[in-house]
Amino acid sequence: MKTPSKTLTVLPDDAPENSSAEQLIEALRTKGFRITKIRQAMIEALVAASQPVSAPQLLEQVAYKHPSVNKTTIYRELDFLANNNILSEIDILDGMKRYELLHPDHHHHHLVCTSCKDIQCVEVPHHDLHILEGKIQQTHNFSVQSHVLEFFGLCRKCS
Amino acid sequence: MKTPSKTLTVLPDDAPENSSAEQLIEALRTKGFRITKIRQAMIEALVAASQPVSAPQLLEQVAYKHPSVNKTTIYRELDFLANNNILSEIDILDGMKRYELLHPDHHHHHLVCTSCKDIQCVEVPHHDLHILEGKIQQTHNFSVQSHVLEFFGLCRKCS
DNA sequence: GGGCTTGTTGCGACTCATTTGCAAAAAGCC
DNA sequence: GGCTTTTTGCAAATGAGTCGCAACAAGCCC
Repeated sequence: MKTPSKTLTVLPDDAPENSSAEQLIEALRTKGFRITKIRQAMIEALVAASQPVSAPQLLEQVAYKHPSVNKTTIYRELDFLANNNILSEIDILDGMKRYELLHPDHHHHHLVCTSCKDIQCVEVPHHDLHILEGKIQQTHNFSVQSHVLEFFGLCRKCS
Repeated sequence: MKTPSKTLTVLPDDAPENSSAEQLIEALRTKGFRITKIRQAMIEALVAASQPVSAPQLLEQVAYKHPSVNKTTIYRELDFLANNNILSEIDILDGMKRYELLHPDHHHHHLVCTSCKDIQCVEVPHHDLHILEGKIQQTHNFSVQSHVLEFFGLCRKCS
């Protein structure tokens, strides 16, 4: 087992969540939003997810406890949570969006296995990307708001 | 007008194509594939495109000269061209894939305007990404095959 | 606890990109 | 020109995501 370098560290699967379901729910309640069973179940499912999940996956997950959930609700709720900076959207080029909790203090990228579709997270030194964004700003008259950086390849099991 | 830096250069819209439609077609013919009117029209449309195009856009473009083209043909052809390393797929997070000619000797990234959806190309020093991929390979037992790096923000006109 | 207000939800129908099976059309080769 | 095999068109289906509207239910006040 290699020791992760300083500039590139693994995010362990069992890392303590810095925003548990309860905390997120409490924050929403404080902002005056209603805490419904579906909303709660969705947040719990997202907190429990070990990797980014798609809307259909989330529907299935929530339907397990609330069989009558409708997909429209899932989409609306995802929208709601994204607008409240609770989750972020990622795209692994397979035709649908995936969502994961947003950790305000750490932005990361993904390693997508093209064979088994498994998604790992990686932290990439943000410094370099910032410098790059600065250059783009200057040379292209383009004000960068965000970026997407994903790596595709084969994971340990598939290679 | 700013002078592009050495490490980050604009790809001018009128850059000479290093693989013209004729060359691509000839290469396919040599490989034993048939050169049909649709195939030819699609390659020409792709060569002429100033930015990545979606399947529906391509359909519209090709239909201009061949009114009876079917969308199925467009999709099948895109698949065919991608399998023959003639084009690459990019995703702008707006619900459909886009395609652009693949230039084997220069890999670039994109600046996507979140307002007008305009797409510019940028060349990013590949050196840094290579180093990064090497580290990932080591620390994550993940063999990187490709990556996606897109910047989202506001273009000159929209900011 | 009962009732009220309004944020949420379910439902059904719809849009739109992309896919599939199959039979007809047309490239390239003899 | 005729034959073989690749391409194509068509029609229908799949699947993600969206919309309008009426019913429902959180949270609040009494």
